[in-house]
Amino acid sequence: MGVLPYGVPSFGNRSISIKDIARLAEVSHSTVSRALHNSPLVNAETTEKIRKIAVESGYMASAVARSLVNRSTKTVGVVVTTIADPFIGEVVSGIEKVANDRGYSVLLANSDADPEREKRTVRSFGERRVDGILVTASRVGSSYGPMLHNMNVPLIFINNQYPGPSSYSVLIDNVPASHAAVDHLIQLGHRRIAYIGDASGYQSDTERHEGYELALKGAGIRIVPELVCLGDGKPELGEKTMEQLLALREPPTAVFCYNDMTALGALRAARSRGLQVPGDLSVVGFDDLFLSSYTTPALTTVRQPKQAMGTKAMEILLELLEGSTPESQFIVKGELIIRDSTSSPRLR
Amino acid sequence: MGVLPYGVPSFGNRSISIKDIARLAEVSHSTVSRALHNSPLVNAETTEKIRKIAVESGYMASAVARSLVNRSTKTVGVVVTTIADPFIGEVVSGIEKVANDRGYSVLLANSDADPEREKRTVRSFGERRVDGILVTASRVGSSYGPMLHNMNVPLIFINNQYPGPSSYSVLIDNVPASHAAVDHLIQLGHRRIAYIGDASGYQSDTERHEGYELALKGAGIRIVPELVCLGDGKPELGEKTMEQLLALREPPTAVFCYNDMTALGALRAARSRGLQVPGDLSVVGFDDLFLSSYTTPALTTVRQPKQAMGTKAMEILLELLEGSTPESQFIVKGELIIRDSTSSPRLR
DNA sequence: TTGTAGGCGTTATCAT
DNA sequence: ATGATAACGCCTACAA
Repeated sequence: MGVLPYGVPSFGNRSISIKDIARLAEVSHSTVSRALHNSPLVNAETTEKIRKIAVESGYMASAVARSLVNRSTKTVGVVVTTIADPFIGEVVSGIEKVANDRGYSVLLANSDADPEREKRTVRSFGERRVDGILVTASRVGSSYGPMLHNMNVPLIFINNQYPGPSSYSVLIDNVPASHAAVDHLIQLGHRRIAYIGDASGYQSDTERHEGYELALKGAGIRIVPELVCLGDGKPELGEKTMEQLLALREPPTAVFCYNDMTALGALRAARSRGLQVPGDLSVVGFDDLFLSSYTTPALTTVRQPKQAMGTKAMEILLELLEGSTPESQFIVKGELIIRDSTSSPRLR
Repeated sequence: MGVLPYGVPSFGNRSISIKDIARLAEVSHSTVSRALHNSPLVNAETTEKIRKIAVESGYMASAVARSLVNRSTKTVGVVVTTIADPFIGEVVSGIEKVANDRGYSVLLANSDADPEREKRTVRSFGERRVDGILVTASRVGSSYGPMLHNMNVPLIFINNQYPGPSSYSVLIDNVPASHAAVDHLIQLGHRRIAYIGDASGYQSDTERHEGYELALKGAGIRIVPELVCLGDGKPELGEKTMEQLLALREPPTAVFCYNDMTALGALRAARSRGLQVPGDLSVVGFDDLFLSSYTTPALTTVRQPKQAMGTKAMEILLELLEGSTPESQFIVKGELIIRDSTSSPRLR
């Protein structure tokens, strides 16, 4: 038995195995295996002796060997567009928490919304024999969804449904939540309310847009096409789009944004034009990112329970893995958080 | 051969293996293995036939079986305090990018700065036989570091050194960067400059504090103990601490914060006290989080190349895995980004 | 209570 | 060019 640089006993370059322990304990490796699993079959003293040797030798069971036998890696794969996104970070944090608590590890992969990369990722997850996959990528490409489905691995979508059988998803009630957000503006007295959406083709954009229109219709307000614009969910384009809206002959007095990032841009556009928010322009976002309470003025927005959505998705996956049959959809409620970026329109 | 719900051919509940393909192609499994590896040894037609069957049957090689033989999982473990942190998200994004490009998968685990959880995590990484570990947790507990070291797995620290042999780390030059940040304030004419640090015992806090003191000393400014406070790297305590500073008989005209989150709190404290930033108080942060350019006023701060630090750390790990001997420390430079939260102190 | 033997899905080393 | 055969480290009948 040699000693490696860091002091871990081992044989050659391989880490020590149950066979090594068996040799030291002068028993068979099956006995070692049993003892390490606390099998009642094995003699108490033998168990004791074996465990002692295991600890002293710094033995660590090989999960890969175990996985091969058990046909389960106790690992889940998580696909995100990018982990460098505060929204996704929260969701993944929720996933990781319950995964870890239940003995699962999390394989994380960014797709960067690149289809090729996505496919490589999913294939890699398959080869690594993950027990399940969670997809928080917002966009499920038409070829990507089926591919995932073809892997015979339970699959949970977060904030995106994949139409089809045995498809599971955790969703937010975009329509009513957006409806409520726009209602809030209407009740404040706004009539010219713009919507800056996301052109990337997300289902969530369609739904939020729908909530917006329903609210207007419900209040008998005509929908003005020029007030419905498309951003990309990022501040830069949100800013540019807002500038265009403000340059209209009859600019909106309020804007409902697809998400907080877009709202950030809207806020900046208003400021650089010398407008007061909310006096001259009310702004509502969606997501309630951490930073949204730190903008000036603090942003009125729809809160998504981001962590909870992650934990719920992982819980559904666990049920599936345990053989239960959870509901195929879990819908969480968005909560309108009224802060300082909305008020009645200033009289003019 | 049965057909599973999703259409993937398979035998029973197991996925198909090279042996299955061997049977279908009427060759031995070794030939299949070779063909799938494009071995020149095998007949072109045989290869063709085998590959065809593999594709049609939806065969996916088992990385776990391969890992068992190869003694390498092509997986790296990443330990973070929490992935729901914009700073860490960027770093992990950088890590993941190069890992993925080089065929490695990333196992992610939050420690929540909970020592017990950290230990479980690291143990789990060990059992899963990761090829290397990256630690972006800011705090390396005294027992945690050695434990990591004991695993005979290459280990890279990000923004934390672990004193000891064969320890690798990617660091930012905290001292000079902080020195420059405080110099900036001094050049603007500030004399009473506060520092809000982080009480959690991070090495980075010690170093940034040192940079602060060096800058003051260099300018012949006396260090005033009551102007050196401790936060926890979060906005709430940053705010409270700033309030206390502002309540001093002789409050500071500028504050250098351990990080942007703390600066966020300082900004809020100033605002709620009715002070103008930067007129009444200049504020400097550290990190340059995405949100820092969206605060009002936009924050002057020290930019850390977060993604680059992640990629560099992963690159070092790869070199190690390939048998090279990289430098044990890689130090990146912080860049002072001057925005709108700093100016000369208002005369009074 | 313990040991023997076989298999999980690969790769690799021999033969042939 | 291909096939046996033996690992890799673990689990688990089946025997003893």
